[in-house]
Amino acid sequence: MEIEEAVLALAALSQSTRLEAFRTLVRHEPDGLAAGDLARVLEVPPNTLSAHLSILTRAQLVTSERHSRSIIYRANLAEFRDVALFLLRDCCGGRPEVCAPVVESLQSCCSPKRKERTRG
Amino acid sequence: MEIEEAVLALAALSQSTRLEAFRTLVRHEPDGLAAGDLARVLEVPPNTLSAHLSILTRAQLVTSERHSRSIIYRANLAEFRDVALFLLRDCCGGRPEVCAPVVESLQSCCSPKRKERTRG
DNA sequence: ACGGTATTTCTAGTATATTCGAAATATCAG
DNA sequence: CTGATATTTCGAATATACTAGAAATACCGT
Repeated sequence: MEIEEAVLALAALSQSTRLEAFRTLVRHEPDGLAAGDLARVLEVPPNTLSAHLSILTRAQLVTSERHSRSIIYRANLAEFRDVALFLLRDCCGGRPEVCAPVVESLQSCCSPKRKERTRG
Repeated sequence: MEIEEAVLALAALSQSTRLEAFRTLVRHEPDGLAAGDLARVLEVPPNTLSAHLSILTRAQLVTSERHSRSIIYRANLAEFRDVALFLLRDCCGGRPEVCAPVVESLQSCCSPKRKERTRG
């Protein structure tokens, strides 16, 4: 991950409508959500949302696929994960103990079901 | 963490000079770096950097403390961690298995030494 | 082809961000 | 107090972002 790519992704997420849009799409994984439905959920005009979705798309944080008359948008979790790792690795590199609380918090929020997960 | 706070932090990090500034400060933890030294490292005029540092400060991502004639800036890793968790928890909430790769990657980057460091 | 639905592109007004020279503020040494 | 250093604030130019009405494009059923 280049810094340019990270800046693009962070800029895409640093606007409230877009951050809400991305978060909503994450919650709708893996089905995705049509542009119009997302506009209704977020209560913004469809063309305004379209501009925001185009910015999220350029940042590779969402993907889209036409499905009949609708265009279904989905969160690109792999890209999102890469951005998170890009940011967090700076902390880890300089101060390994800094990331430990993040790992701990993520473990408690990520493994609420105690599922057999290769190495819990 | 409210979404307003997250947007403020993401906006602060979504500009290349500021992202580089923050990353540089993270690498200089826990000593911090004087504003002028940081300006020299980043090769930007001191007053330009000052404007950026003020935005990072408003987002609570850095702290500053006067030390004689210099003002020492430090990364606020707790705030940064909270922003990371705010973002990642959306993934985890909707799809717990999404965060697993992040946790794994962080573990391999954060725990390379297995040091007994009780309080870092 | 035609009408209806879904979404995007065009366009423009308004707001916010970025940059940096110049001036102001704060600190220290003599 | 004066001079030197470190940083911030002011002010103004330039650039980019946000918003949404209107028009255009794409798709579907008949």
